[in-house]
Amino acid sequence: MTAPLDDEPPLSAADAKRNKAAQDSAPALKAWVVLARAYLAISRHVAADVARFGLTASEFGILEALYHKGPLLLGDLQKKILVTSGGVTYLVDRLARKGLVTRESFPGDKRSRFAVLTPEGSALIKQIFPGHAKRLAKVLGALTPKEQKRLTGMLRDLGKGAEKEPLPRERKKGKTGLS
Amino acid sequence: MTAPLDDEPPLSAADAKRNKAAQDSAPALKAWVVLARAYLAISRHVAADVARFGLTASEFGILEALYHKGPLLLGDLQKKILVTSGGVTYLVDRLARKGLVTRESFPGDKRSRFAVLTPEGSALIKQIFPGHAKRLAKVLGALTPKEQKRLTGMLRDLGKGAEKEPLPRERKKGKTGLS
DNA sequence: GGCAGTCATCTTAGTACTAAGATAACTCGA
DNA sequence: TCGAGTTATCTTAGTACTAAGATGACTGCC
Repeated sequence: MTAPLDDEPPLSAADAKRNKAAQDSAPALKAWVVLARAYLAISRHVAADVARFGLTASEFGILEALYHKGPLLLGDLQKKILVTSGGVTYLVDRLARKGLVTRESFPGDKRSRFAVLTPEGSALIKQIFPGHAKRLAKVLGALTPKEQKRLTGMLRDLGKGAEKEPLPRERKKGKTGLS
Repeated sequence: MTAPLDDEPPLSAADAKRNKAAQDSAPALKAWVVLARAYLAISRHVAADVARFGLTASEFGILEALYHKGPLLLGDLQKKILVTSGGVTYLVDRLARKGLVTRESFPGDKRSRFAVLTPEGSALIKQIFPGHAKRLAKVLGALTPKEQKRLTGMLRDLGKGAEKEPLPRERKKGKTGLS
């Protein structure tokens, strides 16, 4: 392995995480660049894959979430796929027009509504999902499953940290940053 | 009915790496989900950051590429930021209208054109870049610089693999997959 | 009970792209 | 040198969203 030059000033590792200004921003910059490239490259495959069934990647994301989690409130769906509230309305409208999901009222709160898979939607996602998963495994095949798991752990931390960090403008007290 | 169906038949673990069809797609699926979430969360910060200067993230990406690499042919720029050819035309048009880049002819080939930073563009990116880098370091602060470097390595492999993999539809012989 | 504040969703208008194809320029073999 | 094929960019039409605000519903304090 012969780890290449990877030197850090030997400062107390205890507060390496909590250092105030993250002096050395070069690793973060590089990480962001390659993260964006990887995302764009993979998302292209995902889009092309689900397009065969007349779906966009976001629509597929909704079906997938409902398939794995069951009915979800629109707000929860929004947090899950990280779009704006208008985006959820738009996407659920489209899926409803295709007959794949419906909206159902939430007994405790008349403002809220569930998104629910119709039988057609359920059948479709069940049909699509296995092939999609296989294709994804192939696209991510440059890493072994073990490496993929390590990657997942790091990305999870990264994503959570980024979601926690307040957005620069208008950072009043909103938690999500989505309007 | 918690814990949805997530089971796989237990098969010989010996050829887990080189199995022809990537049986165990669960790690890839999870990796993709958290990768997408992390990307979206971070890109929101990037977009908000550069929006203060009237730029979109893609526009900033072009300025950044030209800043670090010098003049680039539009096609190379396209590969760098992973948009379609029409997208590059659109983005360079916008930056040109803002006076930040210009197009210059490429002596050896009349079809090709360079994108070049104007003095204004150069001044702007020089002004923006340090603060942007610092902000990015903060947004990615959940990982230490060392972890970020490891992440970069894995994502680089991942992205290259994904870019190499042919897109499902219309996979004639195009290498890039961008039209 | 009533009102101020907040919240979940929807609406409207706008934008940043993409897909598909057009156009002009280049390459190369016969 | 011609023409068939390829390539780099641009054009046109369409779409998947976002931003900002509207609307109706809930909450809690008085």
